[in-house]
Amino acid sequence: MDKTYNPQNFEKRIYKNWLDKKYFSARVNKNKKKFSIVMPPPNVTGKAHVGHALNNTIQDILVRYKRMQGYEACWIPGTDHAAIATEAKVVDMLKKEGITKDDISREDFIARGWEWYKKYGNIICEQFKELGISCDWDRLSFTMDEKLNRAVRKVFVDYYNEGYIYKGKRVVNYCPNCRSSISDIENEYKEQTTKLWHIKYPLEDGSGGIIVATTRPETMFGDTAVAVNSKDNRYKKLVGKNVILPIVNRPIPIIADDYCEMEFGTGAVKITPAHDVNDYEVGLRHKLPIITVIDDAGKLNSYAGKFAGLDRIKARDEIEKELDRLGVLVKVEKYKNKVGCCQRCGEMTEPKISEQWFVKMKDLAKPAIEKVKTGELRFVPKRYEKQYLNWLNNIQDWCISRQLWLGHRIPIFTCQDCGYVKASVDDVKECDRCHSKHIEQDKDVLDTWFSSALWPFSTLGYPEKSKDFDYFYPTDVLVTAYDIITFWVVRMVFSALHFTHKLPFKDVIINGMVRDAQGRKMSKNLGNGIDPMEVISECGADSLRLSLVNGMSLGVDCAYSVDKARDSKVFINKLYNAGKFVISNTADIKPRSLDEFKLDSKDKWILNKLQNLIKSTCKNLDKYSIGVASANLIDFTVADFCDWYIEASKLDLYGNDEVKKEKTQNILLYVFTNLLKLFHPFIPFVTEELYQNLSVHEETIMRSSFPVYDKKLAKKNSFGQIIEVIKAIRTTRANYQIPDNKKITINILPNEKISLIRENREIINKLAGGSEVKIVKKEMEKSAKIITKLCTIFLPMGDLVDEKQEQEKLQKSIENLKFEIARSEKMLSNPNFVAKAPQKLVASEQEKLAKNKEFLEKLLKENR
RNA sequence: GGAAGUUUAGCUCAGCUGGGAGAGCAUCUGCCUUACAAGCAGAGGGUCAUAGGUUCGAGCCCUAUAACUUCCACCA
Repeated sequence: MDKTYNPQNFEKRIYKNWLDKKYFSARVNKNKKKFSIVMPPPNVTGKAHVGHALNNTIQDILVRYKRMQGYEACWIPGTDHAAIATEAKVVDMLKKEGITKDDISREDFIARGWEWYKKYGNIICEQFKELGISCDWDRLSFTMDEKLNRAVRKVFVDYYNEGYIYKGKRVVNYCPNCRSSISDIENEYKEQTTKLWHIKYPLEDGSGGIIVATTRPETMFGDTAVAVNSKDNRYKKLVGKNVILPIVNRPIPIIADDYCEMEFGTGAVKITPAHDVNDYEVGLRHKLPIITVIDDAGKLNSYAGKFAGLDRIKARDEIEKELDRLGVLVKVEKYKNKVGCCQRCGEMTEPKISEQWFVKMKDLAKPAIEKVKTGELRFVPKRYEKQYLNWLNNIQDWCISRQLWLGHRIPIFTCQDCGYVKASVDDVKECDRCHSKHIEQDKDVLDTWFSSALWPFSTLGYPEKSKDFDYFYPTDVLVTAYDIITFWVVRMVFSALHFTHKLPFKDVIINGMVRDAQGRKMSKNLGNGIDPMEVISECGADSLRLSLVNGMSLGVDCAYSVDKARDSKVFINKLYNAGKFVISNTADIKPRSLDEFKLDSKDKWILNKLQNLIKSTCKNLDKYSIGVASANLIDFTVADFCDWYIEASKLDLYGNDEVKKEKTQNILLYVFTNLLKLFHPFIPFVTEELYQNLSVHEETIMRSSFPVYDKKLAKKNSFGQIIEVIKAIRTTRANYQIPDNKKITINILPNEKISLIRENREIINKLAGGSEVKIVKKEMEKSAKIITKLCTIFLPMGDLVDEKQEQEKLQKSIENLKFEIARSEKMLSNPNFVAKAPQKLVASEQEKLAKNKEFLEKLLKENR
């Protein structure tokens, strides 16, 4: 074995072995309970970021834990086609060849898309493998797989035939860069400093004019009215009159509509139904004409006259100049507002009236709301329920069509001869009604989330009936970040309830976002992203995993830097070395049952600690408190096992008593084997590596059984008092500035439990830096004196002994004790406390009081 | 505008149904002791954001305030 922990030397080898042996594969097994998870599919176009690493580590911990507990654990990996993102990449790729989307046929473009998927689609999976995750790669799914395509089509057709899907004219967000509509949640509002233009629209009758305030002068060519509030006295008499739209010189009416707020701007607003959602509503109410002035590329069209062909944003300056020249520009103010932008590309989106496909949401939302209210669907942490419910309670119909080429093409077929429309899973070649062969499929594709919404059941074979589906569905937990609760979780829930009549999962676990060391979002612009692959090559996958998960609480963002992985690596090195110690000292043993040995106090002590650890680890993992579980494991390893048990065990191991030696070897092996198993879900590689080097082990740790709490081995023990004695001696030595390499005589005057001290005499000597431990019968002069509940210790100091310091120390202890006693007495004399506080607490308080009193008695005797 | 979260040691964060403030890193001191110097031992460091309230008892529960973060809505 290497002298230090070198993950590079074994991680790849171990993962390959796990894959070769098919340890990750899950099959229907009626004799076992199942545990199933679907992986949130990353975009095929992407590379792994730290957020993926965290999310997948959490899932892997749960899956490995359950697998070791004997569940048939199935974790289904997969990737998402991410239509808009991939399409953009393919467009870029073509651009480099000097080709635009207009130069190429749809079929050729899609072929290019597949080239892209084949070339880059596997990168992220390969990266995930380096993390050590134990998903069943044979079940790898892609949202564009033929199997999933059929699920998508089937769902679409059913929704359509049941009346949930309709085509409608609506104002949707449209991205001129991606040249596609996007859904409301893909439209992100970003604050911008722009201008507020005050423009005078002259009255048709020449009697003055009305000033409107707008942030979008370029849409004025599409204005079909000016609105004022009906209660606004300033404008009451103008309602019904016409104004002349400047530049175009078209008359438009002044209307009264309470959408217009009196306080804002001038109290008068121009109405452009084609380019604003609210204006569209106003337009409907007043039956206004709709004039579209911005085309699909975001350029002004012929309605803009001489401005036609200009980009809508760039046209602003020109329009401003023209308005100024005409003398209708009243003023221009600086103005801060929020502008909708495309989530994918950042381009300012345009509200656009167009025909799109929608899913009617109201009825679908109802059961999804119910399941949370009844507690059948649980969020961890619970507060994310609110985000989920809030969204569903205010649900709008879901715009599912995208004007793209990559993705699932909408399976609507229209007969070009008779106009018959049909939704169909299979391509339609002939019209059912008129048998015409002139059939055209809808040009649009579906929103990416439409297919992701089916993920928990489409990956298990839906709509085909299969044993896999029956056994593994519904899944048990979903682990995801809070930013896609509305995009994804909500849609999976209502889709699953509608099509499978079951919840897709019981628990939704929300992990926080990983931020940079300063707590900022990681982004390309800031260049503060951390590449998990670099962390792995520097510190190892286990270090990355542990650093992400240790101390983590669910749903809370964490500030992350590579230093955390380095810290974890330091710890794992510690574990590795403890392993080396155990392995080298137990290489030759034949393990026997612990019942066969006479255990001493330190053995019982460590076994008790281990049993408590097993219990708490299971408890914490069962309630998804992964961060607490790992912190407890680390504490036990460093403090209990390494600092105390290993150090204390050396006397037995290096001594001459063969019986004792064999006993201690067995304890070491037992404790360490269990520790490795407890740690395995968190740090799978190093635990496997160490496990394989143990003298006794199974084929793989990942298929070994998880430790089970054993009450017999959990009995309490008083070795802790010996630890207190050793610590007290060490502290006194440090106060007297005795260097660690100077050995001194330790004199002990026992108070009670002489046998406990006798048994641990050598341990005290070794761990407290003694030359020898003498058990004395009376007080000693010229010594530093340490009084503990178990005994009084005298460290010979000769003339170095500082009487004043000794006296102060004693006084301090007495005062502390008196304070403690007063506190206990105050509590216990309070009838409310005795009556209301838990019985256990009262009892322990009484016990504590008695002990403290006894101890004080002793100290006071000293204080002559 | 509506909602949620955070505020604990210099830094990053734990802290269970309310029952004596914790860890890691950093700092200081002493040690190369045969698993580990990526180490060991010891020490210092906190009005638990502020102000009230409930309680025998509050870091934890309630109310208000402040700062930061996020989500939803989007007034031109």
